[in-house]
This record gives sequence, structure tokens and C-alpha cells, in this order.
Amino acid sequence: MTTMSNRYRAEPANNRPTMRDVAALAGVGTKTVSRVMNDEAGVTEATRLRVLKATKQLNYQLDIAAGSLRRTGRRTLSIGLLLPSVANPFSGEIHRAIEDALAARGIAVFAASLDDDPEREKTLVAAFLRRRVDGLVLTPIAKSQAYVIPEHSRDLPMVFIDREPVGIEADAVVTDNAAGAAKAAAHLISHGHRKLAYLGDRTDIQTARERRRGFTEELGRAGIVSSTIPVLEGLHDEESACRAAHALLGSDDPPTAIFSSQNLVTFGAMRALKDLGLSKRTALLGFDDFSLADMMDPGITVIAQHPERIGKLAAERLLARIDGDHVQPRTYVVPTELIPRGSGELRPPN
Amino acid sequence: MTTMSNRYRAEPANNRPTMRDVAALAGVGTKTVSRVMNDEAGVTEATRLRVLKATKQLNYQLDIAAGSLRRTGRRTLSIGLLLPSVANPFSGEIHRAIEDALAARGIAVFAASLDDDPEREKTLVAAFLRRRVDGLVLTPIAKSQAYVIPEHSRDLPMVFIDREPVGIEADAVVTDNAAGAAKAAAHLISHGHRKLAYLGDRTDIQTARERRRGFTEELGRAGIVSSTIPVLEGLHDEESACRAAHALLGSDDPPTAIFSSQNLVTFGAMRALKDLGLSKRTALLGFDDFSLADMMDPGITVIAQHPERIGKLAAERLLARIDGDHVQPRTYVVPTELIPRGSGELRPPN
DNA sequence: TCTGTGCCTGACAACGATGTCAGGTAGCAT
DNA sequence: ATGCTACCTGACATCGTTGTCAGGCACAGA
Repeated sequence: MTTMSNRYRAEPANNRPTMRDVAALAGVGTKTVSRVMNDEAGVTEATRLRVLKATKQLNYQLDIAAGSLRRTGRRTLSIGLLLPSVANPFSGEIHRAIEDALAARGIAVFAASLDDDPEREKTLVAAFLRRRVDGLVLTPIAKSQAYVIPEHSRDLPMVFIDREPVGIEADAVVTDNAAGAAKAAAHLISHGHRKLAYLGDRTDIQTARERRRGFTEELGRAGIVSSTIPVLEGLHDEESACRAAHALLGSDDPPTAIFSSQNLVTFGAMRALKDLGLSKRTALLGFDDFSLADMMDPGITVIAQHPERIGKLAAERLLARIDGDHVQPRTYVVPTELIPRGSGELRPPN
Repeated sequence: MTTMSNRYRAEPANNRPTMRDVAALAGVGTKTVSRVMNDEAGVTEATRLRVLKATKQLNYQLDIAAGSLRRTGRRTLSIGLLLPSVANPFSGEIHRAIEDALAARGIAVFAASLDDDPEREKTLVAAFLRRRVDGLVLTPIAKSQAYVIPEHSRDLPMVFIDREPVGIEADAVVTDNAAGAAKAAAHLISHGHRKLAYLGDRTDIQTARERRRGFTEELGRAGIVSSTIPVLEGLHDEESACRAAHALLGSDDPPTAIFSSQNLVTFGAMRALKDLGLSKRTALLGFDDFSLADMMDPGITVIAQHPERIGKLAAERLLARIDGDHVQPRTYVVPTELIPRGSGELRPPN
């Protein structure tokens, strides 16, 4: 009879065991199984072993989601992480640092990519909320993050990374972009350059604006009239940066040093310098480190960010909030580091 | 009175609204709200709008986990992804492709890093199972994956990537490692090399063994006695690879061409060649592409894998299984591509 | 022997949602 | 006016787990 009816099942009858199955097999109540699974006190060692044995026999796994439904605090032991792209190495480092910091607490990470799309930001945040994550780590891209105010007020822990949010007061962890760019300018100037050039990313991005600000402010401090310094912006990929650098270097009065505000822009500048045979004549200093920078000829001098520190700090702040910390939200700034490798130490031709 | 008692609350009373709150506000039953939230048929437009309005007013978000508890099929709309490391660019590409393939279905991705630790593999899989993911995409690292047989038999969709699992018959998506390595050998041989060398990764890794097999088999086909070809293995990082390459190139009868089986090994070889000033004399061909390979001098010729294709295929297989596909599990092989950039086309000195 | 004190346990309700199913209403034909 | 559809709608049980709480048992002290 039963075998007959099995024949008509679309799926095998092989259902996942529940706490009741374990309880029945161990001859105890479900609550006792629950206590054992959660390492609660007040269970005899003998009972505990009996339950664990049943657990193994049935290959039972606790259902965290079902538990969190009833559990006080309703923790799902998961958080949502929104990155420019999980395929981006900088994002990958941050992701890894966050994972490491949360793994000890058994918290799993939902990761998703924004692709510079403000709409996606909202969609993905909503998707995380529907999964009742215990917290969010977000890279803001939309014009305003005011849409998460309701959740933030409901005490959903939230930390923004890389850029500060707009329209909401919340924790943020960012690189010291202005100081880093200023450091770059100072470095080039100290190597004798007066004819600098700035190759920058899209100006709608906060970090790009900060880097430009730091750069030009440092020019001011050095007494260089910034109107004499070419500033090419809106470069968001290698190709456009390469074209811009070509134009710059082919002009009547080419710069002796280039500062590029971002990785892809740096790559574009490197290619242009290589094309024109200027790699060893025109100084280049890029914001953001990248692998193999030291293997180039000359090695590429960079302002390195510390993605692993950003990730670690963000995770620590998030955990603190999850644990009930209610201090005033603030922005945490992570310093940069200048790594000289040759390209930034080239001196201007006499 | 209420204000007084509020003073003693640890947390704001600001609880997340439930379906009952929405139902009450809209003046309907919870089931109707459920129907609206899930776009089920059979709700008057007027009712629908009333519910949606209440939804917005309360800022209500459906709880997917709670729903999946009762929902037939018990889908959580999430999957687990296990990678060597989320910080690894190759893994990042795969991750991204998987995310893109699953986003259309509203499926979120839990990502985690293995760090070459077999124990972590089991721990992380268990963590995913406790969250009742709808499927798993795993990079196997443990000696055997037999431990997931119970879950696999319970019809939990599962696709292994990069390496085939051991001790279980399941879908896998892998690069054609042997063919790629053979292609590399043939390429070097066709450029006049007879004195090749092989720099390889740890031999406990399946992909590394496959690459070595493909390489030596091609030597055989070309009539080169493989015992005359130095094979240095067990290189798992840039430093050890660099040392090995140094030893090799400094020997009495150095090779005229080097094949490196993996990115970090390639980097080590590049550094050694640079140190010894041999970059433009000794041919180098690496397995696996990397960014800036074209910016080196000479550009580095590689056997490129297609992480985006691996990820896409893995996600497609997983979705098919989730949708009830029960075909016999098999291994899907993704071809490689030789990208000539200069280093692999150097000819041996006469 | 009897009472009291702890310590273990399990029955039961509840978490937030959905499947089932019966009831109610409107529209149409008779 | 009546009966029949067809369509909407909501009450209720239920998914797998945990919080609450009361009951039971062993052991110690009187």
C-alpha cells in the first residue's frame, strides 16, 4: 500500500527530519532537543548524549530561520553586504575582512553587487530586509539613503562603507581620501614637479570629489596656481582615461607628473605612458593599490587604501550595534599609505 | 503612564509590522494581504490597492523566512556558495556570474571562504544547511565530499565547481585543465622549445594534477622524453615559486621556456625572470589569466580560464535542479583559451 | 516518614506567514 | 423571484522552533 502510493510521489519521500523526529527517536520532548541543540544548561549528560545520538542518526540540522521566528531578539545570524561588485578586488578584500570578523559569531553574509545602479541599491536592500538580516553593510550609490530611515529607526544596525550616506545619520567607515590625495600631491611636488595633472573619476561620486579637493588644496599650500593645472574628470574606465592621458601628454605643454584618482584611471594612464614611451620620464602616482604594481617598469607608486581595515572596522561597528550599542553615529576614517615604487619618484626633466 | 513605562524599555517600542498589522489597517484578513504580497490571483483591484497603501504606510516588508516555513516546497530563495576566498579575483568572477544568473529569480547568495581548510568546508556547509538554503555551489577542498550524501539524497541541489567532488556523484563544472596545459606545451614546442620546465602547485589539488598530466602527455606526443623535463611542484605561493624558478634558471642547463600552473606561481616566475634579466629571453606561459598581464614587458601569454562561464553554467545547473531536473549528474567541462601576449612567443636562443 | 529545595523535563502557546476550505456576494439565466 | 455560477475573502490549522511554566523526581534535613 505505502509502496504503491510512493510510486506516485513526484519527489522522494525523503524529508528532512525535524526536532520532533529527533525527540521521538531519543524518547524526549522537543524542548529538550532544543536545549541540547542550543547548548542550554539544565540537561543531564545522559539525556544530552541520547539526543546527540539521535541527531546524528537522523542527520538532523537545526533550522535557524524557524528558531529565529520565536527566539527573543529574532536574530537570523545573517547580515546583508552591498558592494560595487563582488568581482571587484577592492570589494573582495572588504568582503573577506567582514566575513572573518563575523564568522566567530556564526553570522553568515549575503553579498550582492550594485553595478553603479541606484535602483539596484534599493531593490537589494529590500531583498535583505525581507530576509530579516541582523544588520547591513552598504556601499551607498543612490543620491540619498533616506529611504532606509524607517529601518534605521527600528534599530536595524547599519554601517556604510567607502562613502558616507546622504540624508541619514548613520555609521560610516571611509578612506581618508582628501588626505591621501594631498599626500600624493605633496610627494610629487617634493620631487620637483610643478606641472602636475589630475585624472579623475566621475564627479558625482563623493570619494572622487574628496580626492580632487585634497589634491587641489595641497597645490594651494605649495603655492601652485591651481588654474594652471589640468584637471580631467568624468573618467570611469580604462579606455577613457587612456584617451585623456594621450591628449594631455600630446599637448604643447605636457605635465611632468600625473595623479590618477582611481585604479582603472591609473591603468589607462599607464597604457598611454607606455604607448608614448614616457613610462620612465613622466611621473605617475595612482590612488588605490593593485596587484603587480611592483612588477611594472618602473613600479607604480600608489596611495594605498586599506580595504581589510575598512572591512574589519565596519564589521566591528556592526557587531557593536547588534549588541545594543547606541552611541551617536559617526564616520570612522581609515588613513592611507603612500607606497613608493619608482613611478612617483621620477623627477621632471631639466 | 505609558510614557513612564516607555522610559524603562531597553529598546524603542518600534517593532517591525507584521501581516496582521497591515491586515488590520487595510481592514482585510491576513490571507488577503498574503495574496497581494505574493501577486496571487483573485484579489479585487480595489482591495489590492487598499492593502498596498497600508503596506507603504507601515513600511511593511514580507518575511520570506517565515513564509517559507509553511510554503509548499519550503523555498528560502537563498543558496550557499563556498569559494577558496571571496578576496580571490577568480572566485570573485565566478561569484558575480552566479549572482547575476540567480538575481532574476530573486535568489540571494550566502558566500563564504574556505582558505584551503577541509574542516571549514564541513563547518560552512553545515552552516548553510541550518539556514535551509535551496541549493549549494561548492568548491571542494576536503578529501571526500561523502559527508553531504545524506543531503544530496534528500534532493538538495548541489553543484561543485573548479574541482570534481570525491565520494559522491554530483554535478560539477570544471575547466578543461589537461587540455589547457597541453595547449600550452604545444604552443611552446611549436615556437621551437625543447627544454621546457614545469612549475606546479601542490599535488594534492586535483586541478594541479590534471594540468601536469596534460602538460606531460603533450610532451610525449611531441616525442620529448619527459624525464628530461624538470617538474617542480608543491609551489603554493609567489615566494616559493620565485625561489624554484631562480634555482631552475641558475642551473647548468636552464630551460628555454617555463610553464607555470597557476597565478601565484606565474608571478613568482615573472619576478625571478625579472631579477635575472631574462624576461625577454626565456619564454613564460602561465595557466590562468590575470589583470595587467598585457601591461607587462613583454606581455604575459596565458591559458585563460573562463570564470564567468563556469559561474553561469553552475548557476544554470543549480536552477535546473531546483526546478526538479533529475537527470544523471555529470561533469561539465569549460574550455580554455590561449591568449598570446609575447612572453609565450619568445623563441629559444640559437 | 514527611516536607522542602533544586533540578530536569515536557506540554503548550506563539513567532509570521501560507494552504485549505467553507462561506458570502454579485451577476446572470431561468 | 429563484437558483446557479464564479469569484472574493477570511477563519483556522500548520510549518519548525523556542519561551513559559508547571509538574515530577531525587535527595537532604527534621
